Amino acid sequence: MTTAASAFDRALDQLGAAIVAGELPDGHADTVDGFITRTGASRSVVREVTRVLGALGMLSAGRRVGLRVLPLAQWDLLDPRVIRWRLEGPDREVQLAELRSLRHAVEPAAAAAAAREVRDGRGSTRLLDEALVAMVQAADGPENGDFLAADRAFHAAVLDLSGNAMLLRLREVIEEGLRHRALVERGELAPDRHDLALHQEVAEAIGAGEEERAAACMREIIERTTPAR
Amino acid sequence: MTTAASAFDRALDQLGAAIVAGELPDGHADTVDGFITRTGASRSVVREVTRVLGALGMLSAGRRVGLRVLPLAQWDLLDPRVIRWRLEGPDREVQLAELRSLRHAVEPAAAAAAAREVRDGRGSTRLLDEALVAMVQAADGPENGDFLAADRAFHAAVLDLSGNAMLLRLREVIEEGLRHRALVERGELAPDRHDLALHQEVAEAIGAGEEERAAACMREIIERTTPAR
DNA sequence: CCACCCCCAATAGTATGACTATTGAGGCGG
DNA sequence: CCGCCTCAATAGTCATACTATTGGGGGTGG
Repeated sequence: MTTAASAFDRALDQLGAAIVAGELPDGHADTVDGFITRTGASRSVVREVTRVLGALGMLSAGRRVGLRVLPLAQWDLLDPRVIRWRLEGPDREVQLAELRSLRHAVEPAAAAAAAREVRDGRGSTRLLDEALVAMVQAADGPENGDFLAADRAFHAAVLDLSGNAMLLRLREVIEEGLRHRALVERGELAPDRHDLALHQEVAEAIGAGEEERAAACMREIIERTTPAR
Repeated sequence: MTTAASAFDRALDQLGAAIVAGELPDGHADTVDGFITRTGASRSVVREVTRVLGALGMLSAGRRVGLRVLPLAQWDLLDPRVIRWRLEGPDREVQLAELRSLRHAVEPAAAAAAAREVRDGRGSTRLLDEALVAMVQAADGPENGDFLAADRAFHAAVLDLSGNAMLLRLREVIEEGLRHRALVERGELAPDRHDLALHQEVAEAIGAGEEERAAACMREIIERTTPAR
Protein backbone atom coordinates (compact mmCIF):
# COMPACT_ATOMS: atom_id res chain seq x y z
CA MET A 1 0.00 0.00 0.00
CA THR A 2 1.52 3.30 -1.01
CA THR A 3 -0.89 5.52 0.89
CA ALA A 4 -0.65 3.83 4.25
CA ALA A 5 0.53 6.92 6.08
CA SER A 6 -1.45 10.08 6.60
CA ALA A 7 -1.42 13.00 4.22
CA PHE A 8 0.67 14.84 6.73
CA ASP A 9 3.29 12.10 6.92
CA ARG A 10 3.49 11.83 3.18
CA ALA A 11 3.87 15.57 2.67
CA LEU A 12 6.44 15.88 5.44
CA ASP A 13 8.48 13.04 4.08
CA GLN A 14 8.28 14.31 0.54
CA LEU A 15 9.38 17.84 1.38
CA GLY A 16 12.00 16.79 3.93
CA ALA A 17 13.55 14.35 1.52
CA ALA A 18 13.48 16.93 -1.28
CA ILE A 19 15.37 19.43 0.85
CA VAL A 20 17.97 16.89 1.98
CA ALA A 21 18.43 15.67 -1.57
CA GLY A 22 19.15 19.22 -2.71
CA GLU A 23 16.13 19.23 -4.94
CA LEU A 24 15.10 22.28 -2.95
CA PRO A 25 18.55 23.77 -2.39
CA ASP A 26 19.73 26.05 0.36
CA GLY A 27 18.23 29.46 -0.20
CA HIS A 28 15.43 28.24 -2.41
CA ALA A 29 12.37 30.41 -1.88
CA ASP A 30 8.87 29.10 -2.18
CA THR A 31 5.38 29.76 -0.90
CA VAL A 32 2.75 27.81 0.93
CA ASP A 33 0.80 27.64 -2.29
CA GLY A 34 3.86 26.32 -4.06
CA PHE A 35 4.09 23.49 -1.55
CA ILE A 36 0.38 22.84 -1.89
CA THR A 37 0.85 22.35 -5.61
CA ARG A 38 3.98 20.30 -5.13
CA THR A 39 2.52 17.92 -2.57
CA GLY A 40 -1.14 17.95 -3.51
CA ALA A 41 -2.04 18.32 0.15
CA SER A 42 -4.34 20.92 1.61
CA ARG A 43 -3.35 24.20 3.13
CA SER A 44 -3.66 23.01 6.74
CA VAL A 45 -1.52 19.99 6.12
CA VAL A 46 1.16 22.00 4.35
CA ARG A 47 1.18 24.53 7.15
CA GLU A 48 1.61 21.81 9.75
CA VAL A 49 4.44 20.38 7.69
CA THR A 50 6.17 23.73 7.41
CA ARG A 51 5.93 24.11 11.18
CA VAL A 52 7.69 20.82 11.71
CA LEU A 53 10.32 21.52 9.07
CA GLY A 54 10.78 24.88 10.72
CA ALA A 55 11.28 23.17 14.06
CA LEU A 56 13.94 21.03 12.38
CA GLY A 57 15.77 24.14 11.24
CA MET A 58 15.30 23.29 7.60
CA LEU A 59 12.83 26.00 6.67
CA SER A 60 12.15 29.55 7.70
CA ALA A 61 8.97 31.46 7.04
CA GLY A 62 8.38 35.17 6.81
CA ARG A 63 5.51 37.34 5.82
CA ARG A 64 5.73 38.72 2.34
CA VAL A 65 8.90 36.68 2.00
CA GLY A 66 7.56 33.17 1.78
CA LEU A 67 9.25 29.97 2.79
CA ARG A 68 12.99 29.70 2.50
CA VAL A 69 15.17 26.62 2.67
CA LEU A 70 17.88 27.02 5.31
CA PRO A 71 21.52 25.88 4.98
CA LEU A 72 22.52 22.51 6.35
CA ALA A 73 24.40 24.20 9.16
CA GLN A 74 21.09 25.04 10.79
CA TRP A 75 19.41 21.68 10.47
CA ASP A 76 18.73 19.58 13.50
CA LEU A 77 21.16 16.88 12.43
CA LEU A 78 20.47 14.88 15.57
CA ASP A 79 16.82 14.34 14.72
CA PRO A 80 16.01 10.78 13.62
CA ARG A 81 13.94 12.06 10.70
CA VAL A 82 16.77 14.17 9.36
CA ILE A 83 19.16 11.28 9.80
CA ARG A 84 16.87 8.95 7.91
CA TRP A 85 16.47 11.42 5.07
CA ARG A 86 20.22 11.85 4.86
CA LEU A 87 20.76 8.10 4.89
CA GLU A 88 18.36 7.74 2.02
CA GLY A 89 19.79 10.64 0.06
CA PRO A 90 23.12 11.59 -1.50
CA ASP A 91 24.60 12.41 1.93
CA ARG A 92 24.46 8.78 2.92
CA GLU A 93 28.20 8.20 3.25
CA VAL A 94 28.82 11.44 5.10
CA GLN A 95 26.01 10.64 7.50
CA LEU A 96 27.36 7.17 8.19
CA ALA A 97 30.83 8.56 8.87
CA GLU A 98 29.41 11.13 11.24
CA LEU A 99 27.41 8.51 13.10
CA ARG A 100 30.52 6.39 13.50
CA SER A 101 32.48 9.33 14.78
CA LEU A 102 29.69 10.20 17.17
CA ARG A 103 29.78 6.68 18.47
CA HIS A 104 33.52 6.93 19.04
CA ALA A 105 32.87 10.03 21.08
CA VAL A 106 29.93 8.90 23.11
CA GLU A 107 30.30 5.27 24.04
CA PRO A 108 33.64 5.27 25.86
CA ALA A 109 32.53 8.29 27.85
CA ALA A 110 29.26 6.57 28.65
CA ALA A 111 31.13 3.50 29.88
CA ALA A 112 33.15 5.72 32.19
CA ALA A 113 30.01 7.40 33.47
CA ALA A 114 28.42 4.01 34.03
CA ALA A 115 31.41 2.89 36.09
CA ARG A 116 31.09 6.05 38.16
CA GLU A 117 27.39 5.43 38.72
CA VAL A 118 27.99 1.90 39.90
CA ARG A 119 30.84 2.94 42.18
CA ASP A 120 28.63 5.59 43.76
CA GLY A 121 25.88 3.05 44.25
CA ARG A 122 23.40 4.60 41.85
CA GLY A 123 23.07 1.68 39.46
CA SER A 124 23.27 -2.06 39.19
CA THR A 125 24.94 -4.10 36.50
CA ARG A 126 22.08 -6.56 36.25
CA LEU A 127 20.94 -5.67 32.73
CA LEU A 128 24.55 -5.54 31.65
CA ASP A 129 25.22 -9.06 32.89
CA GLU A 130 22.07 -10.38 31.33
CA ALA A 131 23.05 -8.96 27.96
CA LEU A 132 26.47 -10.49 28.35
CA VAL A 133 25.02 -13.92 29.03
CA ALA A 134 22.78 -13.58 26.01
CA MET A 135 25.80 -12.70 23.88
CA VAL A 136 27.72 -15.75 25.03
CA GLN A 137 24.78 -18.03 24.37
CA ALA A 138 24.10 -16.52 20.96
CA ALA A 139 27.76 -16.80 19.99
CA ASP A 140 27.39 -20.58 19.94
CA GLY A 141 23.98 -20.48 18.32
CA PRO A 142 23.35 -20.56 14.59
CA GLU A 143 21.54 -17.22 14.34
CA ASN A 144 23.92 -14.35 13.71
CA GLY A 145 21.00 -11.98 14.19
CA ASP A 146 20.62 -13.08 17.79
CA PHE A 147 24.21 -12.22 18.49
CA LEU A 148 23.84 -8.78 17.00
CA ALA A 149 20.67 -8.18 18.99
CA ALA A 150 22.42 -9.16 22.21
CA ASP A 151 25.30 -6.89 21.26
CA ARG A 152 22.90 -4.00 20.82
CA ALA A 153 21.29 -4.77 24.16
CA PHE A 154 24.69 -4.71 25.81
CA HIS A 155 25.58 -1.30 24.42
CA ALA A 156 22.13 -0.02 25.27
CA ALA A 157 22.58 -1.20 28.85
CA VAL A 158 25.84 0.71 29.13
CA LEU A 159 24.27 3.91 27.88
CA ASP A 160 21.35 3.33 30.19
CA LEU A 161 23.60 2.81 33.18
CA SER A 162 25.37 6.08 32.45
CA GLY A 163 22.37 7.74 34.03
CA ASN A 164 22.32 10.37 31.32
CA ALA A 165 19.05 10.55 29.43
CA MET A 166 20.66 12.61 26.68
CA LEU A 167 23.27 9.94 26.05
CA LEU A 168 20.56 7.32 25.94
CA ARG A 169 18.77 9.37 23.35
CA LEU A 170 21.95 9.62 21.35
CA ARG A 171 22.13 5.86 21.32
CA GLU A 172 18.78 5.58 19.58
CA VAL A 173 20.02 8.07 17.05
CA ILE A 174 23.17 6.07 16.41
CA GLU A 175 21.35 2.77 16.20
CA GLU A 176 19.05 4.18 13.60
CA GLY A 177 22.07 4.50 11.37
CA LEU A 178 23.74 1.24 12.29
CA ARG A 179 20.61 -0.69 11.50
CA HIS A 180 20.59 0.86 8.06
CA ARG A 181 24.18 -0.13 7.52
CA ALA A 182 23.50 -3.64 8.69
CA LEU A 183 21.22 -4.10 5.72
CA VAL A 184 24.14 -3.51 3.40
CA GLU A 185 27.26 -4.91 5.05
CA ARG A 186 25.41 -7.77 6.63
CA GLY A 187 26.92 -10.87 8.10
CA GLU A 188 30.35 -9.30 8.48
CA LEU A 189 30.28 -9.22 12.23
CA ALA A 190 30.41 -12.84 13.18
CA PRO A 191 30.87 -13.66 16.84
CA ASP A 192 34.50 -13.20 17.76
CA ARG A 193 36.26 -14.52 20.85
CA HIS A 194 38.36 -11.47 21.49
CA ASP A 195 35.37 -9.20 20.98
CA LEU A 196 33.43 -11.18 23.54
CA ALA A 197 36.30 -10.99 25.98
CA LEU A 198 36.43 -7.23 25.58
CA HIS A 199 32.73 -6.93 26.31
CA GLN A 200 33.23 -9.03 29.38
CA GLU A 201 36.04 -6.78 30.50
CA VAL A 202 33.92 -3.68 30.01
CA ALA A 203 31.22 -5.16 32.19
CA GLU A 204 33.81 -6.14 34.77
CA ALA A 205 35.38 -2.68 34.80
CA ILE A 206 32.01 -1.01 35.14
CA GLY A 207 31.07 -3.35 37.95
CA ALA A 208 34.33 -2.53 39.70
CA GLY A 209 33.84 1.19 39.18
CA GLU A 210 37.01 1.55 37.13
CA GLU A 211 36.19 4.44 34.84
CA GLU A 212 39.39 4.50 32.86
CA ARG A 213 39.52 0.80 32.11
CA ALA A 214 35.85 0.75 31.10
CA ALA A 215 36.38 3.63 28.70
CA ALA A 216 39.55 2.15 27.24
CA CYS A 217 37.99 -1.24 26.58
CA MET A 218 34.93 0.30 25.07
CA ARG A 219 37.14 2.38 22.82
CA GLU A 220 38.89 -0.76 21.68
CA ILE A 221 35.61 -2.52 20.96
CA ILE A 222 34.41 0.31 18.81
CA GLU A 223 37.69 0.67 17.01
CA ARG A 224 37.62 -3.00 16.13
CA THR A 225 34.12 -3.03 14.75
CA THR A 226 34.04 0.31 12.98
CA PRO A 227 37.41 0.77 11.29
CA ALA A 228 39.50 3.90 11.72
CA ARG A 229 37.62 5.87 9.10
CA MET B 1 5.96 43.44 25.53
CA THR B 2 4.41 40.17 26.59
CA THR B 3 2.77 39.34 23.28
CA ALA B 4 5.80 39.83 21.08
CA ALA B 5 5.80 36.31 19.73
CA SER B 6 3.14 34.78 17.55
CA ALA B 7 0.13 32.91 18.84
CA PHE B 8 1.81 29.74 17.71
CA ASP B 9 4.99 30.43 19.66
CA ARG B 10 3.07 31.31 22.77
CA ALA B 11 0.90 28.21 22.63
CA LEU B 12 3.86 25.95 21.90
CA ASP B 13 5.84 27.38 24.74
CA GLN B 14 2.94 27.19 27.13
CA LEU B 15 2.12 23.56 26.40
CA GLY B 16 5.73 22.43 26.15
CA ALA B 17 6.58 24.02 29.47
CA ALA B 18 3.47 22.55 31.06
CA ILE B 19 4.45 19.06 30.00
CA VAL B 20 8.04 19.41 31.16
CA ALA B 21 6.91 20.86 34.46
CA GLY B 22 4.72 17.85 35.03
CA GLU B 23 1.61 19.96 35.00
CA LEU B 24 0.49 17.65 32.21
CA PRO B 25 2.02 14.44 33.50
CA ASP B 26 3.08 11.39 31.55
CA GLY B 27 -0.04 9.59 30.41
CA HIS B 28 -2.32 12.58 30.76
CA ALA B 29 -5.01 12.43 28.10
CA ASP B 30 -6.52 15.50 26.54
CA THR B 31 -8.21 16.66 23.38
CA VAL B 32 -7.61 19.32 20.80
CA ASP B 33 -10.55 21.22 22.22
CA GLY B 34 -9.02 20.93 25.66
CA PHE B 35 -5.84 22.55 24.41
CA ILE B 36 -7.86 25.22 22.63
CA THR B 37 -9.49 26.10 25.92
CA ARG B 38 -6.23 25.91 27.81
CA THR B 39 -4.26 28.12 25.47
CA GLY B 40 -6.97 30.33 24.05
CA ALA B 41 -5.54 29.78 20.57
CA SER B 42 -7.50 28.71 17.53
CA ARG B 43 -7.85 25.20 16.17
CA SER B 44 -5.26 25.71 13.44
CA VAL B 45 -2.67 26.97 15.85
CA VAL B 46 -3.28 24.21 18.35
CA ARG B 47 -3.06 21.61 15.64
CA GLU B 48 0.26 23.01 14.43
CA VAL B 49 1.51 22.99 18.01
CA THR B 50 0.48 19.38 18.54
CA ARG B 51 2.34 18.44 15.37
CA VAL B 52 5.51 19.99 16.67
CA LEU B 53 5.13 18.50 20.15
CA GLY B 54 4.52 15.20 18.42
CA ALA B 55 7.73 15.63 16.46
CA LEU B 56 9.50 16.22 19.77
CA GLY B 57 8.17 12.93 21.10
CA MET B 58 6.24 14.62 23.85
CA LEU B 59 2.75 13.98 22.57
CA SER B 60 0.96 11.29 20.65
CA ALA B 61 -2.36 11.65 18.91
CA GLY B 62 -4.91 9.04 17.99
CA ARG B 63 -8.38 9.07 16.64
CA ARG B 64 -11.06 8.57 19.21
CA VAL B 65 -8.27 8.52 21.76
CA GLY B 66 -7.22 12.14 21.84
CA LEU B 67 -3.86 13.55 22.71
CA ARG B 68 -1.69 11.76 25.18
CA VAL B 69 1.41 12.99 26.96
CA LEU B 70 4.34 10.62 26.40
CA PRO B 71 6.92 9.60 29.00
CA LEU B 72 10.19 11.48 29.21
CA ALA B 73 12.02 8.50 27.76
CA GLN B 74 10.56 9.34 24.38
CA TRP B 75 11.24 13.06 24.35
CA ASP B 76 13.79 14.52 22.02
CA LEU B 77 16.09 15.55 24.84
CA LEU B 78 18.63 16.93 22.41
CA ASP B 79 16.29 19.55 21.03
CA PRO B 80 17.13 23.09 22.14
CA ARG B 81 13.49 23.79 22.95
CA VAL B 82 13.19 20.80 25.23
CA ILE B 83 16.47 21.71 26.89
CA ARG B 84 15.27 25.24 27.52
CA TRP B 85 12.01 24.04 28.99
CA ARG B 86 13.85 21.66 31.26
CA LEU B 87 16.26 24.37 32.34
CA GLU B 88 13.35 26.59 33.25
CA GLY B 89 11.45 23.85 35.05
CA PRO B 90 11.96 21.54 37.99
CA ASP B 91 14.41 19.38 36.01
CA ARG B 92 16.93 22.20 35.90
CA GLU B 93 19.65 20.54 37.97
CA VAL B 94 19.33 17.20 36.22
CA GLN B 95 19.51 18.90 32.86
CA LEU B 96 22.63 20.83 33.82
CA ALA B 97 24.31 17.66 35.04
CA GLU B 98 23.46 15.88 31.81
CA LEU B 99 24.81 18.72 29.73
CA ARG B 100 28.06 18.66 31.70
CA SER B 101 28.36 14.94 31.23
CA LEU B 102 27.63 15.28 27.55
CA ARG B 103 30.39 17.82 27.31
CA HIS B 104 32.81 15.44 29.01
CA ALA B 105 31.91 12.87 26.40
CA VAL B 106 31.99 15.01 23.31
CA GLU B 107 34.78 17.55 23.54
CA PRO B 108 37.81 15.31 24.07
CA ALA B 109 36.64 13.08 21.25
CA ALA B 110 36.15 16.12 19.05
CA ALA B 111 39.68 17.28 19.81
CA ALA B 112 40.99 13.88 18.75
CA ALA B 113 38.96 14.00 15.56
CA ALA B 114 40.24 17.51 14.87
CA ALA B 115 43.82 16.32 15.23
CA ARG B 116 43.09 13.51 12.80
CA GLU B 117 41.57 15.94 10.31
CA VAL B 118 44.60 18.20 10.45
CA ARG B 119 47.03 15.30 10.14
CA ASP B 120 45.18 14.07 7.08
CA GLY B 121 45.26 17.55 5.59
CA ARG B 122 41.54 18.17 5.68
CA GLY B 123 41.58 21.21 7.94
CA SER B 124 43.61 24.18 9.01
CA THR B 125 44.16 25.46 12.53
CA ARG B 126 43.69 29.07 11.52
CA LEU B 127 40.47 29.71 13.43
CA LEU B 128 41.89 27.84 16.37
CA ASP B 129 44.97 30.03 16.49
CA GLU B 130 42.93 33.18 16.13
CA ALA B 131 40.74 32.21 19.03
CA LEU B 132 43.83 31.46 21.07
CA VAL B 133 45.30 34.90 20.35
CA ALA B 134 42.00 36.49 21.33
CA MET B 135 42.04 34.56 24.61
CA VAL B 136 45.57 35.72 25.45
CA GLN B 137 44.71 39.31 24.68
CA ALA B 138 41.47 39.20 26.64
CA ALA B 139 43.21 37.60 29.63
CA ASP B 140 45.07 40.86 30.21
CA GLY B 141 42.08 43.04 29.46
CA PRO B 142 39.55 44.19 32.04
CA GLU B 143 36.50 42.57 30.48
CA ASN B 144 35.91 39.08 31.81
CA GLY B 145 33.17 38.68 29.22
CA ASP B 146 35.68 39.02 26.41
CA PHE B 147 37.71 36.18 27.81
CA LEU B 148 34.69 33.93 28.07
CA ALA B 149 33.67 34.80 24.51
CA ALA B 150 37.12 33.93 23.22
CA ASP B 151 37.00 30.71 25.19
CA ARG B 152 33.70 29.80 23.56
CA ALA B 153 35.15 30.62 20.15
CA PHE B 154 38.09 28.31 20.85
CA HIS B 155 35.89 25.38 21.78
CA ALA B 156 33.65 26.08 18.82
CA ALA B 157 36.66 26.03 16.52
CA VAL B 158 37.69 22.62 17.84
CA LEU B 159 34.24 21.15 17.24
CA ASP B 160 34.19 22.78 13.84
CA LEU B 161 37.56 21.31 12.93
CA SER B 162 36.35 17.86 13.89
CA GLY B 163 34.58 17.85 10.56
CA ASN B 164 31.51 16.32 12.10
CA ALA B 165 28.37 18.37 11.62
CA MET B 166 26.57 16.39 14.29
CA LEU B 167 29.20 17.22 16.87
CA LEU B 168 28.99 20.86 15.90
CA ARG B 169 25.29 20.73 16.44
CA LEU B 170 25.85 19.16 19.83
CA ARG B 171 28.03 22.10 20.75
CA GLU B 172 25.20 24.54 20.17
CA VAL B 173 23.04 22.38 22.35
CA ILE B 174 25.61 22.37 25.14
CA GLU B 175 26.26 26.09 24.92
CA GLU B 176 22.59 26.77 25.28
CA GLY B 177 22.84 25.30 28.75
CA LEU B 178 26.18 26.76 29.72
CA ARG B 179 24.96 30.23 28.88
CA HIS B 180 22.05 29.70 31.22
CA ARG B 181 24.37 28.64 33.98
CA ALA B 182 26.63 31.61 33.38
CA LEU B 183 23.81 33.88 34.42
CA VAL B 184 23.84 32.29 37.85
CA GLU B 185 27.42 31.34 38.68
CA ARG B 186 28.87 34.32 36.92
CA GLY B 187 32.34 35.72 37.28
CA GLU B 188 33.79 32.53 38.68
CA LEU B 189 35.91 31.73 35.70
CA ALA B 190 38.57 34.38 35.75
CA PRO B 191 41.46 34.01 33.31
CA ASP B 192 43.87 31.42 34.62
CA ARG B 193 47.45 30.87 33.49
CA HIS B 194 47.35 27.13 33.62
CA ASP B 195 44.03 27.03 31.82
CA LEU B 196 45.49 29.17 29.06
CA ALA B 197 48.51 26.92 28.79
CA LEU B 198 46.25 23.90 28.43
CA HIS B 199 44.34 25.55 25.64
CA GLN B 200 47.59 26.32 23.95
CA GLU B 201 48.65 22.71 24.27
CA VAL B 202 45.38 21.49 22.79
CA ALA B 203 45.90 23.73 19.78
CA GLU B 204 49.48 22.54 19.49
CA ALA B 205 48.50 18.87 19.69
CA ILE B 206 45.77 19.32 17.12
CA GLY B 207 48.19 21.14 14.83
CA ALA B 208 50.67 18.30 15.21
CA GLY B 209 47.99 15.70 14.59
CA GLU B 210 48.48 14.08 17.99
CA GLU B 211 45.04 12.68 18.72
CA GLU B 212 45.73 11.29 22.16
CA ARG B 213 47.41 14.35 23.56
CA ALA B 214 44.71 16.64 22.20
CA ALA B 215 42.01 14.53 23.81
CA ALA B 216 43.84 14.26 27.11
CA CYS B 217 44.42 18.00 27.40
CA MET B 218 40.87 18.77 26.47
CA ARG B 219 39.70 16.34 29.11
CA GLU B 220 41.80 18.14 31.66
CA ILE B 221 40.42 21.53 30.65
CA ILE B 222 36.88 20.37 31.05
CA GLU B 223 37.56 18.64 34.33
CA ARG B 224 39.05 21.83 35.71
CA THR B 225 36.18 24.06 34.72
CA THR B 226 33.25 21.78 35.39
CA PRO B 227 33.96 19.83 38.56
CA ALA B 228 33.66 16.07 38.76
CA ARG B 229 29.93 16.10 39.36
C1' DC C 1 21.36 62.38 -9.33
C1' DC C 2 20.70 60.55 -4.77
C1' DA C 3 18.64 59.60 -0.37
C1' DC C 4 14.78 59.06 2.26
C1' DC C 5 10.06 58.02 3.27
C1' DC C 6 5.54 56.30 2.53
C1' DC C 7 2.29 53.34 0.72
C1' DC C 8 0.80 48.98 -1.20
C1' DA C 9 0.53 44.44 -2.55
C1' DA C 10 2.34 39.93 -1.49
C1' DT C 11 2.40 36.47 1.70
C1' DA C 12 2.32 34.05 6.10
C1' DG C 13 -0.63 33.89 10.18
C1' DT C 14 -5.15 33.26 12.42
C1' DA C 15 -9.83 31.92 12.77
C1' DT C 16 -13.94 29.08 11.73
C1' DG C 17 -16.84 25.60 10.05
C1' DA C 18 -17.94 21.52 7.69
C1' DC C 19 -16.96 17.06 6.39
C1' DT C 20 -14.21 12.30 6.60
C1' DA C 21 -11.93 8.40 8.52
C1' DT C 22 -10.61 5.67 12.22
C1' DT C 23 -11.17 3.10 16.22
C1' DG C 24 -12.19 1.95 21.16
C1' DA C 25 -16.01 0.54 23.74
C1' DG C 26 -20.30 -1.04 24.79
C1' DG C 27 -24.10 -3.78 23.49
C1' DC C 28 -26.10 -7.75 21.30
C1' DG C 29 -26.41 -12.30 19.66
C1' DG C 30 -24.61 -16.87 19.74
C1' DC D 1 -18.73 -16.38 28.36
C1' DC D 2 -17.00 -14.95 23.90
C1' DG D 3 -16.89 -12.76 19.56
C1' DC D 4 -18.85 -9.66 16.36
C1' DC D 5 -21.03 -5.36 15.06
C1' DT D 6 -22.53 -0.99 15.52
C1' DC D 7 -21.86 3.69 17.03
C1' DA D 8 -20.18 7.76 18.66
C1' DA D 9 -15.98 10.25 19.99
C1' DT D 10 -12.17 12.34 18.18
C1' DA D 11 -8.26 13.44 15.22
C1' DG D 12 -7.51 14.31 10.37
C1' DT D 13 -8.47 16.85 6.14
C1' DC D 14 -10.24 20.44 3.35
C1' DA D 15 -12.00 24.99 2.04
C1' DT D 16 -12.53 29.86 2.83
C1' DA D 17 -12.35 34.28 4.70
C1' DC D 18 -10.04 37.58 7.11
C1' DT D 19 -5.75 39.89 9.56
C1' DA D 20 -1.07 41.43 10.22
C1' DT D 21 3.36 42.23 8.70
C1' DT D 22 6.85 43.81 5.79
C1' DG D 23 9.97 44.21 1.65
C1' DG D 24 10.16 46.85 -2.24
C1' DG D 25 8.86 50.22 -5.55
C1' DG D 26 7.72 54.75 -6.58
C1' DG D 27 7.42 59.29 -5.46
C1' DT D 28 9.31 63.44 -3.27
C1' DG D 29 12.60 66.62 -1.50
C1' DG D 30 17.35 67.86 -1.34
